[in-house]
Amino acid sequence: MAGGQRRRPGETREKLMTAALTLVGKGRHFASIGIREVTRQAGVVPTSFYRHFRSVDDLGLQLVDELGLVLRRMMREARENVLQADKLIEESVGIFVAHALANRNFFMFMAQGLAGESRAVQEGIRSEMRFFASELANDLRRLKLLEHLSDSDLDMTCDLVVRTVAFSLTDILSISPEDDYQIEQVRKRTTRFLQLILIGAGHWQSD
Amino acid sequence: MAGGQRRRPGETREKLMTAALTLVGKGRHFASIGIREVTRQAGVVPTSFYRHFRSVDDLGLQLVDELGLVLRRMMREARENVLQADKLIEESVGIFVAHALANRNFFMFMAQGLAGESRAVQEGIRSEMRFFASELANDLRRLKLLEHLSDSDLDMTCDLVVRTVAFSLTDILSISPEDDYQIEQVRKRTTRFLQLILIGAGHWQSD
DNA sequence: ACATCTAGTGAACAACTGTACACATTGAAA
DNA sequence: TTTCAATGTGTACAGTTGTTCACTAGATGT
Repeated sequence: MAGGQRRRPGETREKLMTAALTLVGKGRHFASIGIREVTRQAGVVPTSFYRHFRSVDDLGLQLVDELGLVLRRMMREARENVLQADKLIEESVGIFVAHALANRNFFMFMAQGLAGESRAVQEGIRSEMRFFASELANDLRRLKLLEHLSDSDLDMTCDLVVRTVAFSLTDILSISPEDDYQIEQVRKRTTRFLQLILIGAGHWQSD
Repeated sequence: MAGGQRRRPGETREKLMTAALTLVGKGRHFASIGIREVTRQAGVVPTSFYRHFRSVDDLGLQLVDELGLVLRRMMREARENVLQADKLIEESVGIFVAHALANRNFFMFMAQGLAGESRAVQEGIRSEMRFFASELANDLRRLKLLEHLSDSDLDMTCDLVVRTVAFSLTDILSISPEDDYQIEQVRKRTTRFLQLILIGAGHWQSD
């Protein structure tokens, strides 16, 4: 009974990536996941793995690429829904929290990868964050906000904002997704963090 | 030739913990380290492990306790050297960076543990950070800084400061310890982050 | 129609893993 | 001095791991 029946192209590849994310979502750390474990979770024979990835690290790298897409979707939604400047922070944080809950496994992978084992994955996630920060700087310029800041100071501010939000990720992911109260607490606190930062940016270099 | 010659009590225990940290320092992620690997690195037979720890997670928990000591040492040094308020941020960040470099492996373990596999280790590190933040709040009160802030707002600010510094950790640890230039860059950027935050705190609720 | 390529299968293997057990040595308590 | 708990060692074993190999069903290009 050997031999594979052809399905949709790339189907197994997707199954393997989803399987890895599922394991991460179950609490496993990506660095401790092995090939056999992923294929078992995906319902595929171990050998199949090598048809799509050279190693688990390779799979991780491709997950980072998909993570980039998730982040871009989130960014787009934020831009569509946050038109005027007031309530900007609250709405953005809300969208972020919603996406973090909806793509829990992806964001868990991201949080793990920041201090992960694979240097390449680490750098990939870092790079996504830099991109995110620079897009944020563009948006603020477009909205005519913080106009008194130099480019470099604006970049610094956006970097800090992104880091703060990323750290909140670990808060969100460490609590049960059904615990609405605690989620709400994190949402409020993150909002206050960002407000504090933007107030600081508003007075930066002007005193 | 079986049988153990008694050495200093707790010597093997220390050797095992140091071995785990060494592996982490070499780039391995704590979640992917096994018992045999630790004992091999420590130059000890695998069975010895069980004399001191129930599992690798257990070892992790005890590492968190030691991490607490490292953090307290750092805090004490900061309090001794930072007497007056001006230059407070720069000196504190300097001390932090120095300690991060001197105890690289410990801080790597910390950065990993924040999004690690063991819930207990995660919570332990989080708890250390909370403690650190509350001590920082005490110090600021003692120095008569940010006196216009309510207790809860001061806590929030200190939380944000600690998070920001913790995130800088991943920056420091991702660059080679000999790359003085890049270390200096991180030091400067972290300082600016904290200055921005404290400016924000200074104007919080007052406009 | 035919050859080729892609993506699947199962069996095999050596290396490594966690853990259990019986035993040895020692410092301190009795 | 005898006893004993603590801490070390060596051997053993069953289960898991990553990876190679030979094989095949179906899609694709000519």
